[in-house]
Amino acid sequence: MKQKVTLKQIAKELDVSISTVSKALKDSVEISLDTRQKVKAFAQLYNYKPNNIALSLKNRKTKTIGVLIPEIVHHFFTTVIGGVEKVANEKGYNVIICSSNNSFDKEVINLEMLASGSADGFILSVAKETQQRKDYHHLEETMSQGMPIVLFDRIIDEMVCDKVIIDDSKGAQTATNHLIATGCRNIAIITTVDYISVGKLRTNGYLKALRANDIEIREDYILKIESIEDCETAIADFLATKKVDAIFAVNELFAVNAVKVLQKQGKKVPDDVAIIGFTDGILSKHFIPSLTTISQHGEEMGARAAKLLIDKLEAPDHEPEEYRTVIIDTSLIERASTK
Amino acid sequence: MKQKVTLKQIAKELDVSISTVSKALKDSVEISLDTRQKVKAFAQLYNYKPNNIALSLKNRKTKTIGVLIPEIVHHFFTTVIGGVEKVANEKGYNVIICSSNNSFDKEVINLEMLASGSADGFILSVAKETQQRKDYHHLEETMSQGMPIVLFDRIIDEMVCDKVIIDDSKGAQTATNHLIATGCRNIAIITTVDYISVGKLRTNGYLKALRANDIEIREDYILKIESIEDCETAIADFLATKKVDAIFAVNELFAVNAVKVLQKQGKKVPDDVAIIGFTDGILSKHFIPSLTTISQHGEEMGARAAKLLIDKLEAPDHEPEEYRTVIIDTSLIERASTK
DNA sequence: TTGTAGGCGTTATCAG
DNA sequence: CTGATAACGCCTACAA
Repeated sequence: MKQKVTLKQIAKELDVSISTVSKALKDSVEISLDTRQKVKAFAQLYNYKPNNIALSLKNRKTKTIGVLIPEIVHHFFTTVIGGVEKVANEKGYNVIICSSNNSFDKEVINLEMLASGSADGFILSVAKETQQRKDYHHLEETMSQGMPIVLFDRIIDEMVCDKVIIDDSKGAQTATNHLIATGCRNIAIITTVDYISVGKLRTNGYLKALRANDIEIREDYILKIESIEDCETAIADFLATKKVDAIFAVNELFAVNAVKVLQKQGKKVPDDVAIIGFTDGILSKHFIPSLTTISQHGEEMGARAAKLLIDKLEAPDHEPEEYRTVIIDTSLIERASTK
Repeated sequence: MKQKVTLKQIAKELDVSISTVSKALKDSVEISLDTRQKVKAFAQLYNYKPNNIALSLKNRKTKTIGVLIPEIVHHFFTTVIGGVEKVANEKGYNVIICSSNNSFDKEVINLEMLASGSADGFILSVAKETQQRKDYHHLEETMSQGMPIVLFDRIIDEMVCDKVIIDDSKGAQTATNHLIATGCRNIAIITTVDYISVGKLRTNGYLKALRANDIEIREDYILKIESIEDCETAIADFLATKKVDAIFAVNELFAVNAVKVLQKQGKKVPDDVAIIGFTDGILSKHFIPSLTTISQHGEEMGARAAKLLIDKLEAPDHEPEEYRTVIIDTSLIERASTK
């Protein structure tokens, strides 16, 4: 099996020096046309490709962006990646993706691995476990070693760095207001436990909207779900006794399961109970009834995050540090699950 | 902003040689306990991490596996990645994911980028465009440069390399047989155009099952869909005139859209028309009715692919080349869309 | 016990 | 026009 061809080998074969080969391949005017052509032909023949590793070592940069997400099996994150890739590729960067699987340890390991040579900077959404433990030493460390990090979606308030988020609270208000505008008054929320930053913010938005509309806040209309696995039974229990006319679910799965439970109860969506979700994924789009949702514009988030990161990477060293937080607008996508 | 600490810097600070530092950090008995402790304390303090780039260059291997998939926004592929990551991490490998977005050019670029230093070998499912163009030079090239490739799912018959597939044809037969066993006789298939290898194989399986059961094959019961975008209208047109009692859809989206169209026609699933899909994704699971499908066991595919690759990577150089094709069993997941 | 030197593949600088 | 040399960060055989 052939091995990768190096400058050295080409040089030996052609009986010239390594630097001659290097220059010839770069079309340097220093080298005679004759040699240039000879070298290039030979390189082509042997399919020479410069070794990126060596280049990275030499240039002390890799021209690649590391993306670290909690779950790869998650439509929202994959759309974000799409946005990142688009911008990155335009600017000549490659994108490497790693998933933490919501595990703190894996997040640390992956970050350290990428940080020790594979990427120049990071776009990251923190793992559930990390939000719980509030241990951010790995992030601080990589930043203190000169590698910028852009946090997105599941961010950390205490960290000083670039951030791209949506206004979760506002999005939740939009959702809730939409329900109110279509005549609902008994609006329940199915949300996550509070340590998930986005869940908490969305809950707050819901509360704010109710208050602004002088609708009584009922604690028993708030369901906080810990684990995705048993969410259907949790929702079934929750809805068994309530007579709500609308539900705001902070993610797709909760919304879908709510529909399921309601249908089992013989209730019609949206006529008996309207439902609105958050995150515009495949489920919402293809479900029957298709779900009204708040879109997070994942692709745009990714694109903005990539821009922020590349700006930082390409900023002159002496530039004063300055961190931005970009807030992406959410939008309401009306479909069949609300009136 | 601090920079990354190198052996050199530590050596200078401590006024010893670089190799002393290197050895001390490895707890080499060559170095006095005293020096060792001093060095290690210092390294810890400055959070020294060996530079992977330098290590890769030196060892001529990166200990990372490159995974290249057609679409990251695709549940099946993400489950495969899960399997790869599991095995890889166990064996001390890291995983880098790139998506080709079904574009031939992006596949080439990404592969070349990873091949020129970032990964030791690849697990890959080819892009749609690549299957169409039948241009595999990039794959042949990386293999000829000594980097093994394991193909999975959308493979290339002509390529000589390790492969992990499911028996698409057999899976399709299982699906079709299930429909037949539950009393259906007028079974349509919604499939892809033929250049998608897995689509073609599944179509073949469907045909085989019908033949084996002496059921007439009707060309007008076969719908080949080119693009996902307009599949709903295509399916609607297709179903408008037919009176089938079952549909086998070669992927989730086709299955879901078939249900949608049927419901609009006022038909009941599974009572009027039974539906079975392929690929066990979130949609199938959460849809109402939940969809009976053929599971591809993505995680197992990923795990097996990773094993094959690592075996090859760690095989002694002189070992004779030998390529395996692993066929993963599919299984029928019965849910509510069939009788 | 510690240090020196060479090399992994590349490029830039400088000398011939 | 061409080539030698040093450097990027690390490791290791060998020398001191």
